[in-house]
Amino acid sequence: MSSNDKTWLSPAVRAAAVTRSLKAGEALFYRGDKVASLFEVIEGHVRLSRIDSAGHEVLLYVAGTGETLAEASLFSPTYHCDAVASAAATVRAYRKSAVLAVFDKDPAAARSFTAMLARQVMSLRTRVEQRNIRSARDRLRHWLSVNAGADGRTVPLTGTLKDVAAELGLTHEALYRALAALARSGEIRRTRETIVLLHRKRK
Amino acid sequence: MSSNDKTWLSPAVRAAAVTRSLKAGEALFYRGDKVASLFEVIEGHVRLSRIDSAGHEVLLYVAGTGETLAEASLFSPTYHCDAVASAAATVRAYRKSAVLAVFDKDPAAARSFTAMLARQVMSLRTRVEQRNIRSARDRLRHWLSVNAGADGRTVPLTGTLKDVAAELGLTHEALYRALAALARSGEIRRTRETIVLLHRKRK
DNA sequence: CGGCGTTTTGAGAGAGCTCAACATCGGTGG
DNA sequence: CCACCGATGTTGAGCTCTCTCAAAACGCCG
Repeated sequence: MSSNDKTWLSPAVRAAAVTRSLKAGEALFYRGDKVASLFEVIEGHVRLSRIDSAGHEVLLYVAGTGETLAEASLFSPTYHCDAVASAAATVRAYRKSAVLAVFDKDPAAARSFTAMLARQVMSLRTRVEQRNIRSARDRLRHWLSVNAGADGRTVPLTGTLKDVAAELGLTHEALYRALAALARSGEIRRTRETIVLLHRKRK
Repeated sequence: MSSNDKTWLSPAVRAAAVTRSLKAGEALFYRGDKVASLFEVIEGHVRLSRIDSAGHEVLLYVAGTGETLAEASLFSPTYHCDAVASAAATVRAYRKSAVLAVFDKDPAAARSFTAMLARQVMSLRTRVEQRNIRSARDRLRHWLSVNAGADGRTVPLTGTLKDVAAELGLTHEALYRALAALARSGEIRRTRETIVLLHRKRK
């Protein structure tokens, strides 16, 4: 989702921000809470998820160091998902009212924020498309293609494979098997922290 | 996805829009092209895709009737994917420069656009959540809950059930069976154009 | 009445999920 | 230094569920 471009956060708002530490499992906010702030992750990871009617956690996004979360909630009275620190984490809170005030006075900041949202929309659309793929192997292929780095072949592994499985909407077993199958067929090569696409065959 | 609120499109921009017909397989733009316009799909579907390093098409999104595409490209000098009509389609083109000019002069329009993007982000997250539900019955339940009307029980059927199946990412057979099962168990009641939730049991 | 698309129902097969066992890797404490 | 422990990574076996292929009833329109 890469919310890395934060030019929309003016120095004034940054100065007024409050830093907060979270223990593992501690919540930043819950779905339905009144929106007070949006957050930037300083250290650690924050899981954005919902609990579906079957009681299962549905992972929406994992915000890592340097990323922001709940930007979309700026225009909503309440949060639309839960935010929980998966491990000890530090976040900075920017007050909603302050951010909106800046947008009124600084068109460039507002425009930068809009651009960031537009990128998120694209990213989410891609994820919806990914979920349409039924086969675990093909879904993995799609993810690898979309997440390939600049060379179009190397995919960095940031978190654990279990996190990747959750992002892909697969059980971790299914992901392991799909990875093993692609590695066996020579389609990819795995190292500890990257996956390299070898795309040998052309059909 | 409901990009239906287009208050950010001022009458002036609307008036200057160009309607264009696409034949099946005809391209709207290619990756790397200079961004000239953003588009609204009037009829048909437009496939947004990229070609990966192995020469395979990676489908990013299929924009349907009423949806906009290339919003994010408003802030980019070039398009980042290909847009091709999968069948005959009609689109309306809004010139990038015109849209941006309006945003500069009319903060309310700009803000409206930003809010629309924020709503899209939330809506897309909901859809991702829906696709995470494996069971056809539970996915249908989720959809019914989300789409229930004001009374929280009545769901209007706008298109055909096949359309609903596509929206849910299920085969139409699976949807029919899930509907029949819920009706049999007394969880819903169906009429020609609505589905009523009876939510009898609490587990 | 005769197509054509939607709605239903049936049977079989494939694929991912569940449950289970085990390996691996850090980290922790004796 | 080593035993222990928890989480991640890996593989196996069976089961359930959806998909696929098929066929038929239904509704709409020319």
